[in-house]
Amino acid sequence: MAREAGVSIKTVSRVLNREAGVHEHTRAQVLAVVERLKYRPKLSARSLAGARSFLIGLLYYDPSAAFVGAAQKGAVVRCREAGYHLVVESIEDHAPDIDAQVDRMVSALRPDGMILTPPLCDNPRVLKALTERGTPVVLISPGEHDAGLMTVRMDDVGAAEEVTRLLIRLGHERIAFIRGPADQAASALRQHGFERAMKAQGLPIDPALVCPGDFTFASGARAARDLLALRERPTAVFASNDDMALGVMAEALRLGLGVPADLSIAGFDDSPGAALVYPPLTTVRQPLEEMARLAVDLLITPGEQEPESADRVMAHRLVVRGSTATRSRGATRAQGAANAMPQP
Amino acid sequence: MAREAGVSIKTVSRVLNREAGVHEHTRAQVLAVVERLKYRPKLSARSLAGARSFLIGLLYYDPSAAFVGAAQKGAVVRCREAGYHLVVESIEDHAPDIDAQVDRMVSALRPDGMILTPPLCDNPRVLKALTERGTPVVLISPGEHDAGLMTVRMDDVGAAEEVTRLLIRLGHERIAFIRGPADQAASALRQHGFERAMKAQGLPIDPALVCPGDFTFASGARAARDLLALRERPTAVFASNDDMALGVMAEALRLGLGVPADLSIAGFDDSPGAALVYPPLTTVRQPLEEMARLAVDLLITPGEQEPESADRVMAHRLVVRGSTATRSRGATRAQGAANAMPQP
DNA sequence: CTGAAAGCGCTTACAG
DNA sequence: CTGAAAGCGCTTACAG
Repeated sequence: MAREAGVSIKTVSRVLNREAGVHEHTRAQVLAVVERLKYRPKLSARSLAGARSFLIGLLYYDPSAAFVGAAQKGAVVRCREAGYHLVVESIEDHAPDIDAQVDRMVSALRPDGMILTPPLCDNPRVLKALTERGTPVVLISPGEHDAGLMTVRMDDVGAAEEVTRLLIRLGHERIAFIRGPADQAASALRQHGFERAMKAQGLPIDPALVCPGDFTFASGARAARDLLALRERPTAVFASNDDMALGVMAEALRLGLGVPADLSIAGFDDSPGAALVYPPLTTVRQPLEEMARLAVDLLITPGEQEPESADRVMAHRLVVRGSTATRSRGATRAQGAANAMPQP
Repeated sequence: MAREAGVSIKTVSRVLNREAGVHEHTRAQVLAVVERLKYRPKLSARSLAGARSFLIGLLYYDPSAAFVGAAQKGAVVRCREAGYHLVVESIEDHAPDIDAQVDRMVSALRPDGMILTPPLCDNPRVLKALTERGTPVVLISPGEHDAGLMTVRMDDVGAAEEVTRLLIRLGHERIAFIRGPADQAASALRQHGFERAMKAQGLPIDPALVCPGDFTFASGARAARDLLALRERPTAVFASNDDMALGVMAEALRLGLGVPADLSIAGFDDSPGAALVYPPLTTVRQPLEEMARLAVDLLITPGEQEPESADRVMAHRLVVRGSTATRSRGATRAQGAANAMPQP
């Protein structure tokens, strides 16, 4: 106890919790002793006695690893600053007892709030389990921002439009689009942005150039295989996430096509790999770190004066790199290139 | 309280903690009520009263993101299974007050153990701060396994030898090696493995072919720029991690060289990006998930009968992919290729 | 501005 | 095999 060393009793608590109404002299004295004794209040005791646990949970479903990594980075830093700790939990999106799993976790841990990443933020059972226990929740990039839940997201539609407009500006007209999985909210939003930009520029949307995908490298490669086998090939591909874009690139290079000479490729996310391939990938930088940072803020906001709901939209950024270029003359008709030798 | 519903009092505690000496009948009854009331003991109360916090900390320094991601995956899963929770904390390896930061974190959280990843596991100040507080620690792939600390690692030397032998077997003789940063233990180990394999096969180690690097993409690209400008170029490059290998690949492709036709490239780690590039990267799969899983096990082992020290070596695997191939005839002398057109 | 009491919800010895 | 008591180390009202 810092009490003996100091002079006061649980004024220490007041000082450490930065409560108002402590004499400056006393405060300084207490702080000095705390420093000398390296006294740190125990989280479990504070948590048990008080209303807060100083724990924030980050709930994710693994596959979207790069996405989670970036979000975690932002959340961890903000938690540190605020004297909180970040607890990470992974959970299978399709587990039959997913609500029980969530409930078990939350009721034992009693975090002051939970941050949900896609696709969990669109899972009604997870949401229900959480709200039933009264746990504050922030959804990152959810599909629908309903139920008065707090959400933080970016403008997927607008960003997809920007990517598409970039390709059009580079002279591309036959632009393929690779979709994300149907159960992920971002998929529809990004496709919408693509279509809107195409229509706005008066370009037709060829159904043969809109391929299914599931945000994996393999699905991108598969889509590329189909697209590049078409009689009239696209000159540009907009994959709605980076992993798929990398799949397209790998497949194109494997077939001996030049990127971006014969095919421009754009992705979405600015995942770690995007800058590590050759040519580096044109993509959209999701402000994931900032989003997670804000999510923590919304959860630990001292007063409860914060409206139980909020919908913050963070700024994204188009990152133009080497995988996109102006359409080369007659590229559309250069069917033979697929069989060309990769080396002279 | 499940007490009213059941019949007993804090026998509930015994049942929930799986202590021996409870009548089968009572146990079943308690369990039933627990299930019905969805009763979950509060972590903070258990932690305050008992000796365990059910919290495991994962301490990392960000840059090694892929490494951390894999380790975290394994740790999170094992924690769940065991009813523990994983708290993640990032910390700057070169912060002047790093020990104070660690101390602050640990003394508030009181985790039952901490898992340290490189390079933190080789930071004496971090180690000292932790052991002073009496926090059990497991080091993942540390440089020196001293001080009776528990360690989990792989055979870096052996794995690097395997990679080198693979390249030699493919007919390569002029093999370049790109080192990791000096303060990271794995750097020296991997270089040692490379040199040992070269010597074992009676191949000379040309100092001009051993380049500095710091485990980043940029340093790999830089090394490649130097290597490919040599009069007598290497026909294969062994970069001691994947990020650098990807840098080498990007630079080689940029110069119009064929990979693996003109240059074979191998990495180390099997990071997420390794399989997403074209050609996919030959590398070594670090058993990070299993290592982290075991680290958690060592930390939560119920009895204290576990020796305070342990040094477990996990099996790795050489992953041969498309970036390595047999040396093409006369590749060493094909200096002109760098200026060749990438496309016919 | 500061202190004494009660209590958060469990586990740890200790009795029966 | 099971219970009653004490206490873990803080915070929350409540007095002064």
